[in-house]
Amino acid sequence: MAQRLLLIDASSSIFRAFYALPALRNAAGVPTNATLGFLTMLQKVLREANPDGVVVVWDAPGRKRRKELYAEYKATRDATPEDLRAQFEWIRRAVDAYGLATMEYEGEEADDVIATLTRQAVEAGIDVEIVSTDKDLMQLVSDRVTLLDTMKDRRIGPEQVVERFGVPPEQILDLRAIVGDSSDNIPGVKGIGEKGAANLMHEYGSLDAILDSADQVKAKRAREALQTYADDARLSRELSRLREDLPIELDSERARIPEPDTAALTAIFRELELKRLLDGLGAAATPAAPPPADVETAVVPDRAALEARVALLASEPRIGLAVVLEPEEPMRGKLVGIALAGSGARGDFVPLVSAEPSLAPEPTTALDEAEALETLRPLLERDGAVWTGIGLKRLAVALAHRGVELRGELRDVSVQAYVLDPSQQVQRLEALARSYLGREIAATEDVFGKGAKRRAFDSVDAVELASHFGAQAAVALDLSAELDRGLAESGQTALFDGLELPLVQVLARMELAGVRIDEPHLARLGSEIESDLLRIERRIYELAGEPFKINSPKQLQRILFEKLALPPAKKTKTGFSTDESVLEELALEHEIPAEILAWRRLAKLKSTYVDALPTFVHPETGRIHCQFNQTVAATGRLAASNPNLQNIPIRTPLGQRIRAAFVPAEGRVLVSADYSQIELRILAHLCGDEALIEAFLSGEDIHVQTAARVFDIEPEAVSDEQRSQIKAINFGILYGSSAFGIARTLGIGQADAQKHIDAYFERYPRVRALVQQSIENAREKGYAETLWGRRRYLPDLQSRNRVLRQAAERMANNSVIQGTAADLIKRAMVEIDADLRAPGAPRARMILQVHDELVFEVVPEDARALRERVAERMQGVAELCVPLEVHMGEGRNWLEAH
DNA sequence: CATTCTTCGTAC
DNA sequence: GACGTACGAAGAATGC
Repeated sequence: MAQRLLLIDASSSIFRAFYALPALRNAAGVPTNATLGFLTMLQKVLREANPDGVVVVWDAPGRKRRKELYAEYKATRDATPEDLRAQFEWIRRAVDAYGLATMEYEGEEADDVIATLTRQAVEAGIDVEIVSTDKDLMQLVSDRVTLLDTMKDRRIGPEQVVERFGVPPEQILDLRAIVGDSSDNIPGVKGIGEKGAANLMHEYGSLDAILDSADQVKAKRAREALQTYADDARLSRELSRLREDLPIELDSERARIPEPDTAALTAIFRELELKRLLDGLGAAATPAAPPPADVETAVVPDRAALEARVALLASEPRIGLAVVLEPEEPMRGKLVGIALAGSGARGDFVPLVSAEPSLAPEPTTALDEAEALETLRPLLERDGAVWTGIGLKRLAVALAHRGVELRGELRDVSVQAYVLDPSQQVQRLEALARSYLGREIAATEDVFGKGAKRRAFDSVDAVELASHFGAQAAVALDLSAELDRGLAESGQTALFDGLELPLVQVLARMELAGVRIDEPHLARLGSEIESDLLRIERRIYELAGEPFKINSPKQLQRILFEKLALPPAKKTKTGFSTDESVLEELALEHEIPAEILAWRRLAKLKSTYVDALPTFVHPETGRIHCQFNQTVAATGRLAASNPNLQNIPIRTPLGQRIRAAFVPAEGRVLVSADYSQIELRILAHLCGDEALIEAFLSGEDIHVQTAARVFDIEPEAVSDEQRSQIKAINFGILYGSSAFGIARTLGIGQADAQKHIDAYFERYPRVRALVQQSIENAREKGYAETLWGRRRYLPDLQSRNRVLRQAAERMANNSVIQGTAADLIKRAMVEIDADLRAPGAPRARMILQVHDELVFEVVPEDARALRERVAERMQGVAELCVPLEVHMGEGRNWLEAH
């Protein structure tokens, strides 16, 4: 196995650290940001890259060779800031205290030393990693030499060079001769940039060839530029060329990683007050042993081995799975690999995409995806299989997208844990393993990083993936068994096995199906809104007397409350609010608030929907595949994301035009089915109030009916105002509103609101009783509970803090009703899905769920059959003491169908 | 420069 | 302090 040498370009790294960090100083005023940044990077790279040797390379003080070639070299550079210069000495001292080998060479820059050492190392069969962002160093990249961008945590190999510059490393020098470098003041060929230079390199292969045939270049501007600046190009090449022949010697013995002089480092860190580095010393002195690997993991090396595993696993009653997708979106991600675990604390990882050969001690090659999936197919599609793992829906969708069905039970540990306690963090396996098994396992985030620093899974070696995800699959197996016991203990087996478990498959199929949008329609809408926005914007600037960011609450506050001196109505944490209600109020005094409201509404719809939706269209299917999350909403509802298709506008005319952009596939129609007033019906059922039940049985508008009773008039006599007042109370009860809240939504006085509420409860006494009883019930048990036994724990019901307690009381009420509604529609979804898969079923797909609504895509001839079946199922999921009414629509878009 | 927080607004 | 459940865009603040 080849040894690896790490070469650190000290200046480049120090400069970057200096500009990346804020200006830190110790108490004595010594600047420390570059020191902290550089040393942190150094520790990290030593820890993670784990090389066999390291050399820190410095620019030599009298570096002048390039200056002699070209007097203007680096002439445009600003002088090094004083705060930075002050830190170089400290950094050198620290590097020495670490005991690291350093090198520099009189008259030359660090680049040339690095180039020379690299050549020598490669000749000795040693792999090299260079920590630097200097583009000139890209010419050194090869199979054995990579650059490491520690800020972005990216490794640059030959492939990445081609990605970035369009040419392989061997051609970088010539390319840069043409492009030049403004920061080093290397001229290049003026008028030709990266794109143009890459094209020329492709066509001619080298700078000399390009210059030789400069007069044949087709593009006129490039041809003339080349003819004019041929000498500049040759000069630039010499300036960018790295010397590989300096009379220095790589001393591998000296480069070996030494023991740091902890005492010296402590002194330096104390002096500079670098607390984190100081703390780190203790840990570094006694390197933390890796967590005990209680799971044996392995990479499945070839198809034969995979076949053997498949044969063994076929007899397992339950199999643990872990999927590795890059990126993680189920429909978009590359399938990097799948981990499988049967009994016996063992996880096997099937690599399907091979990583860049880099850190891997022994680079492994991936299996052919199609072949491996065919080998796995009999296992994956086995009837009656029981799978477990975390995020199994993602795997099911990714496999289905590749033509493989993950058949059987998807006993996802997140979903199990969610049923046990939906307020808990259930998306992280390590959290679940800790709370339910008392076992510590590595967090994916800790192993691979997160955000911009995350290592892409497809760049990680299979051995490392195996050890992490193999363990995940194996741990999930134990965890699911434990969670099964928990579910049985809490009497929730029926809720899980009968509802949430089959729902995973249903949601997977919906995600796979996706929904089509009319992109040209949205594009037209977009330009229409754009011109309206510009018009309103001009008007706003005119009224404000200056342009400003309308979207910025801070700037808007300044305009409204300072410049225009309008009266602020309410405060937020950071200043005065500019929300809708405030602007409505201010609109009475000034013209600008109404314009801002209009602008905001348009801008919101444009950015969130019109502009965003097309970016989600899948390149292969041409449809939008959102994700339905089963484990985030505390009440039991589903939640949609990427994009959220559960908050598509519908109220305003413009919103409706957005909704109309949702269309069926060619030759199909959309059918929408929604429960009418489901939550109020559940309320009526739960409290058993005769009058309310009666109102629903009449089949008339529920708000009119209740208003008639509250105001003691005939339904025909109920005014629009009365209806909306009672409607607000109806909803207020579901949400636990007080008189204050209802007064605010209705824009009436609090006393008036209270009168209406009193009258309402007078007429519907059992509604009031239910509110009290739900709270009482939840307080006794510790959780609110739905009709199906779904729980939500509400410890704050015991709180001595009134605000917290009352909030928990509102949650107790709302969760019972909202959660029961969620139970109902989920049950309907499971049944309808089964119906649609049966032979002879209507040719239809369920594609969306929006809390009380289901949307289907169906061939027109089967629409009627579908509507009948769906209505029957939705109505029949529960026998409440009020009928469950379903409103059904059909159309060429979602607006028409709804 | 990247991540997190805040404010606002869309749905049911 | 006051109306429940979500997701997400954009700007501001913060942190490495």
